[in-house]
Amino acid sequence: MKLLNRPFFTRDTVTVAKDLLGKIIIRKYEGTVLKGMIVETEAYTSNDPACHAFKGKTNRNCALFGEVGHAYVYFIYGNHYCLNFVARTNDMPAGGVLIRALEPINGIETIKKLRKTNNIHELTNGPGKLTQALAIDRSFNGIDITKKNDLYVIDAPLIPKNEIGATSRIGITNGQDKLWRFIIKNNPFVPKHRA
DNA sequence: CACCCGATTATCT
DNA sequence: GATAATCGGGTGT
Repeated sequence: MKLLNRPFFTRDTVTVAKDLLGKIIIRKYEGTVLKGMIVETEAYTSNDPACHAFKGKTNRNCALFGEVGHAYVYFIYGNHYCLNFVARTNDMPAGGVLIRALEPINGIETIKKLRKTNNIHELTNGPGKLTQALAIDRSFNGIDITKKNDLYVIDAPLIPKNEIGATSRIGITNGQDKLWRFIIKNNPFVPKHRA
């Protein structure tokens, strides 16, 4: 198995968001290996008003301006963490891909305990849910995910273009014209609203 | 230092 | 389907 490398993330943010579909996230947690396939993503770039980095670099979003292939984890709505991967071409100052949903593959019993539910479709079908399912918190902000640490991503075949759906992003007020949310069509773990 | 509001989720009807 | 919960970053006094 091959890890996603630095060049993979050194490309157009929107392209990386599409290509991340179908890839496998590995999380080593207290001796067990949790695995999930990425089934839903969103792209955010620094010239996009919906992006945290749009108004410039701050202490909170500095990971988005750092080296590509690192994680950007932030806290929102008082309750939830969201996981992003930094990705952009060299001429862009900042950009990243929000991971919105996974299909659970390994360690499902552990994930059920972390999520406090047995409903398989409720485990990782939202950005705040999947961070809870993988026990990801602020301490993961800025870590390198191209190395075999507690969190990394391994390669998998590209999803064919005709199996990828593009829609407007969710939960934002600016930039709704851009179709930068990507899903794997017909995957039962993609939330069905706005399919 | 106070105030405002968000890339959401759980729960109850 | 609607609504409350809940924390900290960002902005401005």
